Parts: sequence; structure tokens; C-alpha cells
Amino acid sequence: MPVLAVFNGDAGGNGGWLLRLDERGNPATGPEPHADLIAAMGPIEAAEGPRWIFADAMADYPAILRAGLRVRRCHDLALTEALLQGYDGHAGSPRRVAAAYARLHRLPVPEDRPAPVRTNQPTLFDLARGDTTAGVDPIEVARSVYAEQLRRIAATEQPSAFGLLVAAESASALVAGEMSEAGLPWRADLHDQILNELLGGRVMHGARPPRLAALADEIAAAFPDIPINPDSPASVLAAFSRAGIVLDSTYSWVLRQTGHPGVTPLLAYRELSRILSAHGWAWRAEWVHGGRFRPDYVPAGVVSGRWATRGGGALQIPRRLREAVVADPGHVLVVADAGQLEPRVLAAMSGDAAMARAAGEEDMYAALAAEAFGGDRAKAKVGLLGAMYGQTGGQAAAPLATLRRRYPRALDLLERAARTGENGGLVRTHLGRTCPPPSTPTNGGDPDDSADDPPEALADSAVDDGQAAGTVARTRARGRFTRNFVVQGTAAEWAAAVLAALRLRLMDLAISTEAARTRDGPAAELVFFQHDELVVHAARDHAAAVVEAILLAAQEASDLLFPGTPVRFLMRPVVAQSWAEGH
DNA sequence: ACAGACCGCGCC
DNA sequence: AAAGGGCGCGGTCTGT
Repeated sequence: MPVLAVFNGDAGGNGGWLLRLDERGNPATGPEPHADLIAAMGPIEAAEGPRWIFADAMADYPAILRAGLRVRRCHDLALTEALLQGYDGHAGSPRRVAAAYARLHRLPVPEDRPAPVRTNQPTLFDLARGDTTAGVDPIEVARSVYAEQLRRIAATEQPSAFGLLVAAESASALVAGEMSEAGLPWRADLHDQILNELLGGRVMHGARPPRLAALADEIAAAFPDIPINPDSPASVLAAFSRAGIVLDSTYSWVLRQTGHPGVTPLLAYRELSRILSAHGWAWRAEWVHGGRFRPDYVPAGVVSGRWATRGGGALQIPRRLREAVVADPGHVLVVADAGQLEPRVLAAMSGDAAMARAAGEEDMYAALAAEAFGGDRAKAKVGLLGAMYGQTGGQAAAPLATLRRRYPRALDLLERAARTGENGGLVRTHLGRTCPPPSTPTNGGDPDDSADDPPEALADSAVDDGQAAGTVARTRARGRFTRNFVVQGTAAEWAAAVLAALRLRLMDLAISTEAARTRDGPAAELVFFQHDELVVHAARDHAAAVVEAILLAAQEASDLLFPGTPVRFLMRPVVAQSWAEGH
């Protein structure tokens, strides 16, 4: 039986209401006010483990965690609303929905609670548009939104798939809260060691560390006729131009082609400078505390459903620095990443039997190569990646033609998605996440109101027109976006399902072991997730159980999304002391 | 002085 | 040899 938990949002208070619902979202009892909502939730979680309905788990769950409670399941109204609005062709901006919930939380609850009114309650969408009326009851609004969401989910083309998406998305919000609370183990001493080794030591704020200073001198020496600031692309372009080399960008691969002696120190400078500014001492002072790096995860922060983070650059930690991520004494890190996830997803979702056969192998690219590319693995890989990203020319062109001939169903899925996008249409992932509508030049960057605008169609007859060239380029870009969306988004769904399954298994592991929560911390907990890779921090004794849990979670996710598929989704857990070791 | 665009690159 | 998806971030540069 689902239980709606609404915090009343008063400053710093823990008060709120619980309302038990039936499976259609109708009230099963009256709302219960609680001065300490979390204290009231604890026994219910222990006894029943219900699906909690939260207005916005990303806002509500941290306080619950701080109070020492973890819940097994939830339905997140905000994330679900964004999914449903997206499904209906609206932009479904999570920001708008979040704002609606902030407003919902601020609504005063009528002292004399009226009998629940079934009509005239504003929907969340109304709230999001600011159409609220005074005197509405936030508990009843949340309840009716939930009931309405159940109805809308049931009305989708594939209700069970969409329901799975909602469950996985909601679970992601719980995982994100738990991972932020746990934090990624980060050894400051090792981080220092690496930085010192790379940069030659730490200097006063603002000055260049020795290695960077030396490289800057080398660069200057290579361009004797003109002062050069290696941090400024414009200055670099000017320096090369003075040396007789005219470039239109300073991308590393462009620079490398020049063969100029200044290139080697310049690229080395940029690489080190980036580590210093993005993940150096200043970064650590801001983001690492008590031996833990705690980024703010934003599940579904990317339109494709991938996670984003706010601050801390958590999804861009340079490989070199991963040596500083080391398990606590008596613990291990279990690192697992999904190998070749996106091409396997394509094989499974397209139902292309030949490609699925290749995806049943350990190395899918090698299998494709053996079957269709005379054993040339690189060709198979570049062709398939090009197909998923929308590359048409260059070295991908020839392999693409081969792929289209040998794996027509898989390629057809991609090309249909691209065409739909080019024609202004919307595409969906395997579970039903819908891409945002195209933005139009008239409304600039805000796609929120563009759902009814006429699509930009690809007009071949207008290609000659210089004015239309920009439109054609935008249209093609839209096609590449929708083409990639279906694969990237479905991969994100598989990964979210793995996370959801794994966190339940890890909770069970904690419960079943005596050392569920010793002074050394929990038996095992998720501490990092990045698109197709996860890290579990576990007491050494539980390493084997965690490995098993990861394998089972991956299998569970595959069975949920693609029952019976011959495609193998590889998730290879490695037990290691440091993240770097774990691959 | 501050905001926003652009750049180049880190990760997937 | 050199075209194509999604992000976040810190730096420079431009405009106000």
C-alpha cells in the first residue's frame, strides 16, 4: 500500500502528513499529521516497506537519511511529472516541476481541513504555470497528482515499460541521495602526491607551479617573435600565424598536425593546467571533506536521462587522479563498468538478430569484425560509433555502408530516429522517455513553449539558398541528436535499473550481516556512479557478496528491459583498493 | 565590476 | 586522416 509523505516545508521543521492510499491513488484513510514525520515513517518502513510517495525525493530524502532512515522504494512525483510532460510533447523541464513543488510546499494547509475535493484541484502542470489558487490543500494536491500520474502512465503506449521507467527514475533519486551522503573515499595525501609529481609542487595562489612555469618558458622559446599566453586560444592562434601557420582553431589534433616544436610543450601545459584548475588543491578544499568527495548528483539531469552533477566535476574526474580514491582500512572498492553498453543496447532494442548475435559475445566489436569486416575490429568500432552518433563521412563512411547491408534492422532504427528528428518529430527510448521538442529561433534557448510550433522540416529545395544553409545545418544537428537520444537514453535506463536493483541487494546484504552498521560504517554502499560505471565501498569480508550482487543486478536489469534477448550485457566487477586499479 | 559567449578539454 | 552524441567547468574575451 503506497503511503504519501508530505513535509510541510516550514523552516527547519520536521512536521508533515502521512496519507495511506489504495493502488489507484485514492485515500485509504484520513491524513495523519505528525510533528516528526521521519520518526513516524521509520516503523512503517520497517514493518511494511511501502512505496513512499514523495513530492521531490531530491529535496526530501537527505533529511530522512540524516535522521538515519533509508527507504526501499519511492515514487517521485517531480521526476515522474517531468517524464509524463515530456511524453506529452512538452519540454518537461525538471526545473519548472521543481519550482512547482517548492510552491506546493509553501502552500498553507487549511486549518479546518475540508473534505477532499476531487474537482477543481490544480494539477502540477497548473502549478508549474503559476495557475494556483489560494486555499488549495497541498496534501490533496499531491494525492490527486499521484492518482493522475497513475492514470497517465496507464494511458501510455507501453504502460509496464513506462512504469518501469518511473520506478527506476525514482530509485535513482534515492541512490543519488545515499551516494551524496556516503561520499567517495578521497585520500588527500595521495592527491597531493600526484599533484606534486605532475606539477612540481604547490605555489602561492595565482602563480604557476614549477612544471607549468617551465613549460610556459619552453613555449615562449618556441615562439621567439611574439609573446604568447598558452591559456589564451586567441594568443596561440596569433603566435602560430606569426610563425607562418594559419589555423582556425587550437584543438590538440589540429596543433599536432603542424609539427611545430612549440606544440609538444603547449599540449603538455594545457593538460597539466587543466588538472590544476579543475581538480587541484582549490578543488579539494572546496569539495573534499573528512576524506570524502561529495558531489551533488542530479539524476536525469541530462535530457537523455543520464545523470548530471552540480559542481565538483564529479563526472569528469581525470583518470590519473583516480589513484587517490582508495578504500578505507579493512575495506575494498568494487568497481564495475558495463562494457560496450550502447552498441549492445542498440542490438537489443532494435531486435536485429544478427547484431544481437554479435552482442552475445564478450567483445562485440570483434564479433562484428569477424562477421562483416574481415576481422578489422577498428573498422567495426568506428562504423558502429559513427552510426550511433550520426557521422556520415570520413573514415566511418565505408564501414557504415557495410553495417547497413549486414544489420539493416539496427541501422534502420537509428535512421528512422534521425529522420523523425529532422522532420520535427519526437523520439522515445525503449522505456518511453521522450526527447524534448525542438527549440525554435524565435523562442531562443527556452524550448518550454515550443511544443505547438511548426516543425522545421528539411527542405532539400532550399539547400541552394544561402539563407537556408543555417536551417539545414540545424535540422541535421537535430537528426543527430534524436538518433543518439534513443540509444544513449536507453543505456541510461539500463544503468538506472542496475542501480535500483543493486541498492536493494546491498540493503539486504547489510540487514543479513551482523556488521550491518558498525563503527566502521555499513557493510557495503554505493559511492559513485557515472553513466555506465559504478563503485561500491565494502567491508573486505563482503567483497564477494558485493561482486555477486552486481552481477545479479545487471542480469535483473537486462531481464526487465529486454526479456529473452540474446544480447549479453557485461558488467565486470573488479575488487580493488583504488579506483584506478579497478580499471 | 560583472555577465555571458566562446573555447578547449575532462569524462561517458 | 580528421568528421559526429551528451555533459560541466574554468579560462579568456567581449559587451555593458
